[in-house]
Amino acid sequence: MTPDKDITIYDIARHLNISATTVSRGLKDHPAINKNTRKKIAEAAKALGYRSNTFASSLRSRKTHTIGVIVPRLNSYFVASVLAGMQDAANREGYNLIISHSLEEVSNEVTNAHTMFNKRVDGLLVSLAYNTENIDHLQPFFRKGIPVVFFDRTWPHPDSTSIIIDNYQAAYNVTKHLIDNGSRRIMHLAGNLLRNVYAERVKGYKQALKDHKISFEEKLIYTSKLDEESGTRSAEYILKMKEKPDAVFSANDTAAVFCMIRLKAAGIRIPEDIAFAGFNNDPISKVIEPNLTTVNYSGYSVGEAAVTSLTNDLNRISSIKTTNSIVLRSDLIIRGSSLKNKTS
Amino acid sequence: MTPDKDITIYDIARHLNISATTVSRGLKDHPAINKNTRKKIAEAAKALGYRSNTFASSLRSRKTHTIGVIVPRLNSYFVASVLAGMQDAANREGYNLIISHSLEEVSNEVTNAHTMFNKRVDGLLVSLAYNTENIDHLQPFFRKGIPVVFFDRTWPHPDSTSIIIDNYQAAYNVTKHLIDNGSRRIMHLAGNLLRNVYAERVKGYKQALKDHKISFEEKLIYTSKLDEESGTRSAEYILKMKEKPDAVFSANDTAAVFCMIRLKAAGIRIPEDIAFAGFNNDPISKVIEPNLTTVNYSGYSVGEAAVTSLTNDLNRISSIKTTNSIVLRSDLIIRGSSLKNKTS
DNA sequence: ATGAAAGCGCTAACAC
DNA sequence: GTGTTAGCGCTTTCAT
Repeated sequence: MTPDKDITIYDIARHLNISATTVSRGLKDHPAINKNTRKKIAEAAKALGYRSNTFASSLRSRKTHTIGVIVPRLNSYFVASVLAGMQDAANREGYNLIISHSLEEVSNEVTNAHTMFNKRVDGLLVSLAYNTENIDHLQPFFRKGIPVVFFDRTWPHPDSTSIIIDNYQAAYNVTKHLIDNGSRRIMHLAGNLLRNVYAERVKGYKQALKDHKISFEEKLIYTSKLDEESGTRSAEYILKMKEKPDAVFSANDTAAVFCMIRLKAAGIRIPEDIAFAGFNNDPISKVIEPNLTTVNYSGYSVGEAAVTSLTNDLNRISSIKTTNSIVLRSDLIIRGSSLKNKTS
Repeated sequence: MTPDKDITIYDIARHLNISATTVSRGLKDHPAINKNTRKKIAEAAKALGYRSNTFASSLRSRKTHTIGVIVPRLNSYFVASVLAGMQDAANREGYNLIISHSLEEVSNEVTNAHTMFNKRVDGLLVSLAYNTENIDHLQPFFRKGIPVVFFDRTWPHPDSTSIIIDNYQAAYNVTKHLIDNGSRRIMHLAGNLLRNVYAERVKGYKQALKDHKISFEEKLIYTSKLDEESGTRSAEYILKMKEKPDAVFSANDTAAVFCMIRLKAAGIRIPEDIAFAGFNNDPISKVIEPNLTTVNYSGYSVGEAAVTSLTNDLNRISSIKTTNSIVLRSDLIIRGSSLKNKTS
């Protein structure tokens, strides 16, 4: 005996001898419904095994209760943490997530944005691809007043909020830490400077040098995609240098770790010859020897903040147009890779 | 000048002086539509900026084109790869994904399953939580004929297909490899034996021992959640043993790596004193020293296979009721952690 | 506090 | 090959 037919509000209405309208209202705590009727409706709904039909509801109310998410890649620990935070927050707020990835390639990002638009998401959460140079593909959203929130890899826009950490300050702190531990010739593994996160990290790095009267050298910046291969290549770049750096500050942990592996294979001692620091507190930073000094910040919190900031806007609790950015906490985690003076 | 009003098939119909039905059919390549009309419809749709309203469509056709996914955790490299594969395949097939995670806890899995059911997903993809003991919470799907496909952490069910690798054979190969490289007293770090993946790995391990006339010892099995902390604790268990193992085969890389780290800190040499092998080919396996011997299999392919197997069922191309399981390829990757004889 | 009626945009059934 | 009609289940006026 399978209860094949789906229960609708009409079934409940008939069952209770009231109108469908009242059922609809009772089900969503409409103020003008008698407490008693509401209770009866809830009971009947449960007894009959009612499930609301979101399509009918979306069709009528013109709300999809769906949030689109575009991330640069799925297979990174940081992004996974962000998605976990988003998922939980979205669930709490009664929203669905549609997740897509650009594979760090702007052309995919454009396609994804179109898809999201056609799926009529109520709002969009975006972290930009490595090579995105403008946000024309997001214009349809802005034009239609669909809220967009950037996280991590952001783009300034008056109608949009960004969820970030203070990358400048964090990078400053890392660099200062390396200097304080005896390094003077500090290399920086940078990402694409179009991306705020990498640009800010370079700025913090430069400012720290300046504040410690160390002159900046262009050849101490190695720009790459910061993936495994780039890490290895950066090491080979270093090995070829006449005047080698005495420290490396990498804009992410992956590049730092694979740079370290290659350098260690070449007989370089870490941190004695070259100290190291990374960014992100990826699990690999606790596995590499020596353990990698890095910047920790919670992807989970970033994800939560992005969703709540969006849903607050949708629910008219607060507008993303008035909030420029939400800055989350980050911490320098000091580990063996940066401690030249082992007695400290 | 914002084109505020949404374009519907009626607008196209009026524009072309044909009926909405024809437009509807033309838009989805219905066989009985003149090639010419179809072309005109497509052009008009584009010119007017038409986007189909999926809710109206879902409401009418009773299909959501949405697939529910329940994974044990989001923040693992393997799962991230699976999701990437699912995302791409789903996109190709014109389906959306709703992703949720159980955090390895059956109670969350139950809630997630309910949510998915209420969202009326067309199908469900599940990898079970660590402690799931039955699949009662999936009964509503089976009862309603909504296809369910298990991947990785599966459960036998006549109406469902499983996407797996041959865990038994892979574990057998790992164990044999360790034996071939001179180990006789091989410890196994196991997961919950309720989960097929871990049960099969134990079986393969035992069979390999048997085939090499090594008697199995209960105390050489250490069962845990296989997370970082468990890895560390397993090392402490080993350090307390009177007769220590000369090899460890861990059912995942995380436990293997953190076990290695702890043992190394205690002065144990790897692989000389204790050889190591893991499972999954997680990025950390290439970072730990010595690099970890492990079993590689493509999460991306698992994800793709799960989605296509589901959509093939939905599109009546092939039924998941007739396919019991799809077994994907896996490979033993031999690295330094298992090579006692360095000359090899 | 509750109800009647209309319609969101689409598709299926049935004509022609 | 194309059109007519009806209705999916819900929410939203506008009454009462």
